[in-house]
This record gives sequence, structure tokens and C-alpha cells, in this order.
Amino acid sequence: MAANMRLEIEAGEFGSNGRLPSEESLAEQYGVSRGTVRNALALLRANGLVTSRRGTRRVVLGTARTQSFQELLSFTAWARSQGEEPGARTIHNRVRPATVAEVEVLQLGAGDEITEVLRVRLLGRVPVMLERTVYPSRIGAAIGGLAPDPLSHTAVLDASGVVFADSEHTIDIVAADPTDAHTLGCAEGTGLLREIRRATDPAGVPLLWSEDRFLPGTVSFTVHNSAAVSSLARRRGRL
Amino acid sequence: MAANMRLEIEAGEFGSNGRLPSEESLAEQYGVSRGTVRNALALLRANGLVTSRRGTRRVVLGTARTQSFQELLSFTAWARSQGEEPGARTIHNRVRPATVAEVEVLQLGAGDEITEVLRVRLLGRVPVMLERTVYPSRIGAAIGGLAPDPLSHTAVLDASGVVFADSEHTIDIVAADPTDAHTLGCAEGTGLLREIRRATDPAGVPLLWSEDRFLPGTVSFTVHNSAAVSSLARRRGRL
DNA sequence: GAGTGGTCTAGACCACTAG
DNA sequence: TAGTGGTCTAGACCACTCC
Repeated sequence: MAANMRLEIEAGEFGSNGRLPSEESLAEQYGVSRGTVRNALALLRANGLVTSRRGTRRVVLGTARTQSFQELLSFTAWARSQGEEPGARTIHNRVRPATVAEVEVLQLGAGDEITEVLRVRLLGRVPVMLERTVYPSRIGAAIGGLAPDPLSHTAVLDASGVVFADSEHTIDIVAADPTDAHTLGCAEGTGLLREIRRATDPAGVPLLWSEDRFLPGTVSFTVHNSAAVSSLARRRGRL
Repeated sequence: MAANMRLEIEAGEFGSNGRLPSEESLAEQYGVSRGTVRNALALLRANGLVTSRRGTRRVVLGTARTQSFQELLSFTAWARSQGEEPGARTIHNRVRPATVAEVEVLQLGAGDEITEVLRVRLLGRVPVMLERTVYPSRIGAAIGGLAPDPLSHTAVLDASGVVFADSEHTIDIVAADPTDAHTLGCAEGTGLLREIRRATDPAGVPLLWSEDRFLPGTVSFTVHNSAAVSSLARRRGRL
């Protein structure tokens, strides 16, 4: 697999701000074709690791450290990757009919049921986030009959053969409501950093909708994009 | 150019949640090779427009509307794309020696000068954001001798032949300081949505560093990512 | 088992950068 | 002008989905 080239570049083989060898010489060096080299480099470029420009060799960008898809979906996986101990306290876990908005966003039928989970998330012993997740009932069933506080629902779903493929993250500010204030220990009205996530399976079927509210100062988000390909949008107003 | 295929798909040729024709039939239909088709589809996939999965045809994802690179760098271009009238009021525009942090992030030499611009940005007549931008002096020179309130510095730089190629956006919450409170008309301590941007040219040379502070409720950010390629990272704590 | 996307090859020409 | 990345072609085989 030629995409292992990534590791060598990440290992600083060419230094920060250094120039990569030409595609042709990389191809020779790895014993693959130029097309394969280009595929590998396209990945690095999308992740903001190298530049790309006709006429000159690629340059290593010092910046850009993106996270795996898994870490972006699972608070537990993310916390561990940051060297923190993840925790969870379930406030409720119930099955109820989907609201109109939920029917829309999860592509359900009218009257379908969903599983709603509300949890406080901790780093160490400190609450940092309130997480409200909504699963279609066919997904929710997998986590419905679990022990009260399994750390990672995402891991459970993975093990059940549920495959996450695409996700969309929306980030804005929301004022803490009484529930937020009580569970996170902040004043009502405090501005919380909100991350709304929608994840779908490889066929484009919605698997999950969630709204996470982080205490200020506990988290920040970084996105890389280039003139060639962008995955970021800024929108007017609240969601 | 085969990438025009995008438009046809965006135009809803295959419907939302519809399935695309096979790569081979698209190739025939457009009179190009399969490799070309794959290149075009890779773009659509990165932007979250279609899924991709071995064994089945691609599916159109209803969601995902990303913005152009230009719109992400220029408040003016962005505001217009949202159907709003952009405005700006310059608070100051000065040249001074770079701080240690600025030398680092803009890859300058010790003692180099930078141009710092502080502006309130408006939509219609309403202030929504306070923008602090730092340019290396060679870039700042292009906007230093301008009329007091040119709307878009980015447009001016474009016209001067400055090419933006990559950017990195970091998003978090920051409490309004006295300057923020005064210029944006909010209470001191209010949580503002902060977007820190770094942009580089095609060679990886830093062109700009900026910190934008938005009033709550005026803006939200959306990122798409897939298991194959991610450009998003969540980090612990403040920047 | 037929059809699909993922990966790879070996070549070609072009647009651009930089000396 | 030489070297580089961008685009494209025409083919091959494989892994996977779904009937």
C-alpha cells in the first residue's frame, strides 16, 4: 500500500517547510506507478500536510493535524487521543416517537420511534459537555438494553456492525438553559460551544443526530481547507 | 472539462438520495475516460455531495453545501453570498514590529514589521464581528496606502497578485473584552464565537493571520467529513 | 454471478515554475 | 529550457454488494 508514504512524511523525513521529491522519483523509490503516488499525495494534501502546485515540488506544511473519523464521532475515542480519561453519566435514555424535525433529519416515516440519550461527559472527573443524541430505533435498539453507563456508544455500535461513513458537524454558540446550567455547573445564559453532528452510513442513511454543548474553554475546532477542495461553510445566523 | 459534471449533479439531475450512473456509463456519456470521471467524483465526494462505496452505485447526499475558498477568506465575499450587505468600519490600521508569537506563526525574522488592521464588520448596518488581521509587511504594504475603508482587503490583495492557496480555521469561544463589548455593543464577558484563520500562498508561505469575534447568533460553521478523508480536528482547551 | 467502485499500471501531452 | 505537477487515456485485476 502506497498510502504508507504518509507516515514517512509525517515522521518529518523531509523536514518542516521542506520540499518533497518529485512524483516520478517517489514512484521509483517506492516501486509503484506515478498514479499511485498521486493518490497518496492527494490524501496528504486534503489533510493540509503538503502543498501542491504545478511547476514546483510539493512543500511540507508545518501545520495541520486532523483527527480520525472515529475520534470525531466518539467522545470516548477523542478524549483518549488527547490523553484524558473520558467519563459519562447518563441522565436519561428513552424511546419515544420522533418529532417532525427528527423525522426530517433522520429520514424516518411519520410516527417512527427514536432513542434519545442525554449524558453528561467528563474529562477526568470534570464535566465538560452535555450530549443529547438521537438514534433511529433500529440503531437505538443496539444500545437500548445495555448496562447503565457503557462509556462509548459508538464503540458498541461499531461492534454491532453499524458502519459510519460520512458526517456533518455544525458549530455555533448557544446560551445555557436550566438543564445545561444544572448539569454542567455554569450560570444560566452562559455561552456554550455547540457541535451538532449528523452521521450517515455508506449508503447515505442517517444513523445519528446529536447536539453537544461544551463549556467555554474546554474545546476548540480546527478545519483545514485549500483552494482546490473545501469542506467548510460559514452560515448566517443560528442553525 | 469533466469536472462540470458537478453542476449537473448539483442541479438535481438524479434527485436527492438518488443513485448516480456507474462510472463506466458516465465516462461513455461524457466521452471521457473512467479515470477522468473518478477525478470529478472524488471532488464531489470530498464536498459531501455523494457517497462512495465498493460494490454499489454512488448515492446523492441531500446535505452538504460548502463555500468557496474565496468566501471563507473574505467577509465581504461571504456576506454577499448570503444575500447581505457587507460593511466595515476601521478602528485602526498600523505598522509595528511583530510580537514573538507573530514571528512564529507568520514565519518572519525577529524584528520584522507587520501591518495590523482592526475593523468592525457589519451586515446591513448591524455590527456582527470584530476582525483583527495581521499581515507580513510585504503584504500589508499593498493595503497600507489605501482609502480609509476599502470594503474587501482580500479583493485588493487578489488584484495585487497575492494568491491564497491554503487556510486553517480554528473555532472556539472567547469572552468579550472591553474593546469587544464597546465596538460590538454587548456586555463584557459575553461569549463570542471566535474564528482564527491562517492563510498561506501556494508555496506554503504565510500571508495572513486573523482573529474574528462574532456576536452569538450571527454565524455558524459547518464541516463535512468522511471516513476516507477528514480535515477536521477537535482540540482540548483554548487555543 | 454480474455489476460496481477501489487500486494500480504505463504511457501521453500540457501548463506552469524557476534558473 | 528543463523539470514539475495537472490532466487524461486505455487497459487490468480485485473486493465488495446484491440478486
